[in-house]
Amino acid sequence: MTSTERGGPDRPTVRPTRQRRAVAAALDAFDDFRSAQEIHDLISRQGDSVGLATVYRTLSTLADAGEVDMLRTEEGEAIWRRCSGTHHHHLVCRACGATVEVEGPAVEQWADTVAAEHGFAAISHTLEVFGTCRSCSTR
Amino acid sequence: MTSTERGGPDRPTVRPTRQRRAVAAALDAFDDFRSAQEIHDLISRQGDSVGLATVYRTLSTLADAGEVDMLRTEEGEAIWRRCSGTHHHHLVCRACGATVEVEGPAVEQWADTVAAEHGFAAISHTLEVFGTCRSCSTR
DNA sequence: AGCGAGACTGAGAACCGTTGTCAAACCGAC
DNA sequence: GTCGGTTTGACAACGGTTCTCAGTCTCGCT
Repeated sequence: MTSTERGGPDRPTVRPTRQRRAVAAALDAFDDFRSAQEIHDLISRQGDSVGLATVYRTLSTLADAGEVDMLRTEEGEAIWRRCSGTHHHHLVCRACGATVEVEGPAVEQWADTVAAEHGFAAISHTLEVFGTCRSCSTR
Repeated sequence: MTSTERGGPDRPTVRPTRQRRAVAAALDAFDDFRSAQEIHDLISRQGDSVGLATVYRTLSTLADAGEVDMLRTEEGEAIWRRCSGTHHHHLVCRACGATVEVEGPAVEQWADTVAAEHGFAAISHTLEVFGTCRSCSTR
């Protein structure tokens, strides 16, 4: 334990800096998935100035804390968005990026069952559904 | 239509070269997911010599043709393996990479239903399950 | 067998998202 | 105000992937 303590027993201090506030504000400004660079641009357009490395650092921290979801596009790029704390999956529009959080208890159970059948333990899973949302497909 | 035709109406010719055979042979030599670079190394170790760019090109082509599966690690790296032609998902061991193809008709249906409920069309989905396989967790 | 058109390849450069570096700025406690 | 640790930003470095392009190879046609 080498850090100044404040709440729990070994949690390094996390300071509420201008930069972290700017990233948090940016995350509140959209509800689809955005890349780190897009978020960085958004912050700039809002008049703030935050280094790209800091945006990455902050997003990673928030993701570790479970406050944002990170997933990967088909191309391998990381995209992020604020999320609810509970376990869920996403329905993402390919065209406009609109995102709906969905739950799939049946899927969770299926994953556990299938894994157990094959002797796998410590299960985690990724599940994302992509499609074209109503307004994009009628356009 | 600018290409020489042979089978269907606009399919560009695909030639069975030494390099493509080497990649195909390498794919037959393992049944877990490997990165393009690992596959490239494997080919070298087998005595063949194929450029890395060619490995990437061939894997992409095979993936488009549905003959190999490509998925992304948590870090965004593409990994590949030969697959059966039918739609399926994977149960992958985090430790040793051992992979089991699994089917989840209930999941497919769940995805379709959820998507329809939210007005999404042209659905596709990704679902992978990660865990620790029996031999790795007892070790 | 020989030829021509076009597909294919490899070496290396380019690309691009992401992470590491490190000195300077900052925050909070005293 | 002062001090120590945290945070930051400019920039370099990194790693996987794609692009480039001149040289090579295949194949269909004679």
